[in-house]
Amino acid sequence: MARGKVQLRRIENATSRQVTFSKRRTGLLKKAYELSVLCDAEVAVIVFSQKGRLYNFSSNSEIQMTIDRYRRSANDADKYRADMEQHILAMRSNKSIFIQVLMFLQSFE
Amino acid sequence: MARGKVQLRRIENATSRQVTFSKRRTGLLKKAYELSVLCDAEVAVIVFSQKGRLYNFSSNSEIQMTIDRYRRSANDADKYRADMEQHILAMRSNKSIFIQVLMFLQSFE
DNA sequence: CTAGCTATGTATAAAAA
DNA sequence: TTTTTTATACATAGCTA
Repeated sequence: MARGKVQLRRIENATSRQVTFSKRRTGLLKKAYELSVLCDAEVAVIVFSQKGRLYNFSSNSEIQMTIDRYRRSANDADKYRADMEQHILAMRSNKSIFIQVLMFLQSFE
Repeated sequence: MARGKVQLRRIENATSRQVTFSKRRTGLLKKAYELSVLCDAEVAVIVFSQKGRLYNFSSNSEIQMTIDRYRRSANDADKYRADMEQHILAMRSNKSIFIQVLMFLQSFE
C-alpha cells in the first residue's frame, strides 16, 4: 500500500501489527458502509482484535437482522444440520437453559 | 475512485450499480481477508445483494463461531432486549418455531 | 454477467510526533 | 495507542469487448 509492498502474512512486529490493524479496520468498515450505500446492499461486518475487542458495522439498524437473514440464506440441508448440532451442543453445556427457555416462551404467546 | 470521484449515495443506473457491486464486494472481502491475516484478527463479513444473493467471508472455519462471539461481546442489557424482541417477531412469522427456538438459545451460554 | 484497460481516487506503510 | 505526513501501492469508475 505504501512505502513498501506488504507480504500477506501475519505482521510479526506487535506495534506495526497494532497500527496496521487500526488503519485497516477503519478502512474495512468504511468500505462496507460505502458498498451498502452505493449498491443498496445489506452488509454486516464483525471484527475482533487480538485482544478480543469488538468492532462492527451493519447497514441494518440491527446487525442481528442480517445475521438472521444469513442463517436463512445459508440453510441448505447440511448447514442446517450443522447449526442444529452446534445449538444442541451449546445447550447441553448450559445449566441455565431451562430458565432461558421459560423466559423466552413466556414472552412469546 | 477512478475517472471521477463518486458521490456517496445509491447509484441509480442499475447496470452501473450491479458492476460496482461486483467489484466492490470483491474488494471488501479481499480486505477482510487481508486484515485477518496481517493482524491475526477474527473477521466475518456478510453481504446481501439487492436480489438477495448471499456473499460472505469468515476468517474462522465457521462463521457461526464469530457470530456467537459477537453475541457474547455485545450482550449488554439493552442489546439483549432488542435481540429478544427481534427473535420473537421473527418467530411469529415463521412456522418452524422449533428450529428458531434452538437457534435463539444459542445466543445465551 | 465476466473480463481487461487505464486514468484517477483512495488506502495505507513507514516514520515521526 | 492515535494521528499526521508523505510516498506508494491498490482499488475502482467508466469504457470497451
